Amino acid sequence: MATAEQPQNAPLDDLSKILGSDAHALLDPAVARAWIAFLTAYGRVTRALSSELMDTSGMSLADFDVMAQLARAEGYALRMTELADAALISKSGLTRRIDRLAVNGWVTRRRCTEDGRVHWATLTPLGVKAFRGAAPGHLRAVAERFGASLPASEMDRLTRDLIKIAAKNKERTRESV
Amino acid sequence: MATAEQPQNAPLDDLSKILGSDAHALLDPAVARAWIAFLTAYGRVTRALSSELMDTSGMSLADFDVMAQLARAEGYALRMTELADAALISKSGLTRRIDRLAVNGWVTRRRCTEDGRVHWATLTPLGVKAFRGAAPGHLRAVAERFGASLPASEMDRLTRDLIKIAAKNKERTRESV
DNA sequence: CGCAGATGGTTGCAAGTGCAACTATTGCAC
DNA sequence: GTGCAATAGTTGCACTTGCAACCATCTGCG
Repeated sequence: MATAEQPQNAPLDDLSKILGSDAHALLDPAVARAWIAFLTAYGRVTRALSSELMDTSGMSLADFDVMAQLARAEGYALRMTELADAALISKSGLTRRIDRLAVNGWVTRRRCTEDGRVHWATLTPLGVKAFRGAAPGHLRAVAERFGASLPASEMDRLTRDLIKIAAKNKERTRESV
Repeated sequence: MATAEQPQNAPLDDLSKILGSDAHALLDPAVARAWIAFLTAYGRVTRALSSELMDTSGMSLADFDVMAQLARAEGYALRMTELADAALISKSGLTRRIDRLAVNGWVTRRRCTEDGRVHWATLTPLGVKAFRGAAPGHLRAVAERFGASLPASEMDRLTRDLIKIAAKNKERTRESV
């Protein structure tokens, strides 16, 4: 249910044709429009940022994300699970991503001496350098593609709204059964 | 660069440690917060919706998206390229997604008689039925996970903002070189 | 101790993905 | 009509992904 464009005719009206008039009862048309706009904005912005970042730094958006999490962490290090949560990817996804980053020499994996189950992913000096190289261009691109569309006042409101949405969906996977 | 939570301490302040004070010049902290909230909200909501939809209807979010596009189209049919654009996936991705939907008997592919290059993807009666079965639960879930966080007035504003962001990133892949 | 149960990570697997190269078809210039 | 560029879709490929099953380690209870 993607695609929002200028005309922005109510997407649920179209679905009424197939779902009957219950459609509006199931999902408020205003919410449907917002949802579609949300998916569209996400898809377009991330697609653009992702290919720019890859071209300029040979780093995927997910790589940048992970490295940014490490960059802001104490000692540039985080446990695998913490990092996976922070970067919103699965544990297995992170294992393999760290493998790849390690091949580049950007990250190392160290077993924790106090708890042998724990592994710390750490940004190497080379990784710090790579991140420093990639960040300016990427941050500027975020500013241009995401930030430049709205005035500052609007941006804070957007942030608040998005945080509310995120909070509502926190950690609730498999809460029943 | 994901993860937004209640405390919401400026993510760029953390990055200043590694990037120096230029960080704020590259990306306004307010924009950085919004961006992180955006990624987080998207990740959480789609992850939750996706697994709910798969559990209840055996359909991925992307399947639903594609079928919804067909459901609202004239004659439940769309050309492959139109459909790929509408659903924000690549042409090759769509080819294979339609393959899978066709195996389920939900969609058929018909060659266009007027222009032999064109193929129409069409929802079958079975596909209509499957969509009718899946939609109520999914729309309700969107209402709950995405819609219920904000009052109606806020929702319209959010839509406008997201459309602006989407518009700014329209179709601009490879505009230079 | 010693062994269940919890916790942290990794691996096997079966998808899904986009890009670039390819095939099929059309439309237009001549 | 022939030939070439443009368009629509598909396929080869190399890579990501998440889930579930797995291994390793720790913790606590008897």
